[in-house]
Amino acid sequence: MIRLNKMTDYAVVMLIHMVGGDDRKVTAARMALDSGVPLPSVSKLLKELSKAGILVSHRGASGGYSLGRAAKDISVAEIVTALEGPIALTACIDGADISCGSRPLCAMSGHWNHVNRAIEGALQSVSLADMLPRPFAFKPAPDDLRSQIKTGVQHSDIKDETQFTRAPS
Amino acid sequence: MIRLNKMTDYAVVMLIHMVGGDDRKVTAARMALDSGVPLPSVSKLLKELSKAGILVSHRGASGGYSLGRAAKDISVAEIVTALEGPIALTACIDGADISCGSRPLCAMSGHWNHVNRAIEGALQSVSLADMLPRPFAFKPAPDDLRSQIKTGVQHSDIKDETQFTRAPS
DNA sequence: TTTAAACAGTACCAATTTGGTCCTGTATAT
DNA sequence: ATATACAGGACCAAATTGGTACTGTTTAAA
Repeated sequence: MIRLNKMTDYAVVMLIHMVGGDDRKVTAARMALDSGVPLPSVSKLLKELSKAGILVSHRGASGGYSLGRAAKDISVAEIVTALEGPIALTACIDGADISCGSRPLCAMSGHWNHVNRAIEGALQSVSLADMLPRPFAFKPAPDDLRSQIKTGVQHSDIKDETQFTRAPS
Repeated sequence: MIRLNKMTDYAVVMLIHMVGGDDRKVTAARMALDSGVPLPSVSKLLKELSKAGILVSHRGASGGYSLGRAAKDISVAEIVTALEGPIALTACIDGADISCGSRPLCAMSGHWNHVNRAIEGALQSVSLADMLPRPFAFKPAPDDLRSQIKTGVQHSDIKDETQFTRAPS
């Protein structure tokens, strides 16, 4: 199982929650309640996503975060890159900052690149919009929208049953 | 950085070492010396790879492992699957054995599948043969071959400089 | 028919990584 | 002014991973 971090899972779930309103603004606290993701992680993720330009942050009272652009213009590759760094499977990569210590053995430098590029292409070909549930039931006005989303999840619940499980490797 | 396990890195390095002779047989100990991978990990990996049918094991004295088939018929996808389980990024997958606990939120079930299939395709399109260093300098008779490969690496060395480094995420 | 080489399997430990917590600082709408 | 909400960083605990150790089984070869 090639694993994405749970954080990346979270991020996609959260981003999906933000799609719908055009300049829908959501606070970290609100997002934690809506998505069931623990607040500290939500904060951390929203920060990172806005630093990457995927989200726009609004500071101060009645601030929050909103999507930086249309969902169809946000690729999964971009989300992954923002949270996990460049998409690559090993360090034997052109331009990797740490060169492979096992030079004479690790002679396939450049070959993982082929794999990496293929994977990056795969991730780039899927946009956030492509990942929306269809039929997309979350479309109505922002306020109706909110009421349709599960709320009131306690952080303590997350560990037991609300977490996003992952198949064992 | 989407990370493959170090184990998978190792496996590819090791498999590359096995290409060349047609029914070249290598013991775990020999492989550890040749590849610089710690012996216990080598053993573990060779076992797994043979269980997956990628290698064939020969028990008893003068036993060892050899490639189960031609390098061009071994895909990276297969290697990864053998060592890390099915290629998938989250558990929200058709047929995943653990269903996603966050049903109403994790409504994009089936969408990661698109990503996953794309990635699997990418990995499937690259064979072990594609990853051989080119020019492939390891071609001569098995014995010459052996002498070209770094030997005598101590396990204690591995940690310091011979390990396969990986770019930080 | 021994014997030693080499794989098979399993339990276990240590170190890294990851997910999550906490706290202090800064901007800003009201 | 002030409460709200983001920014950033230090830090801790749990899960994963990589590596160790040991016992058992198979088999070529002396």
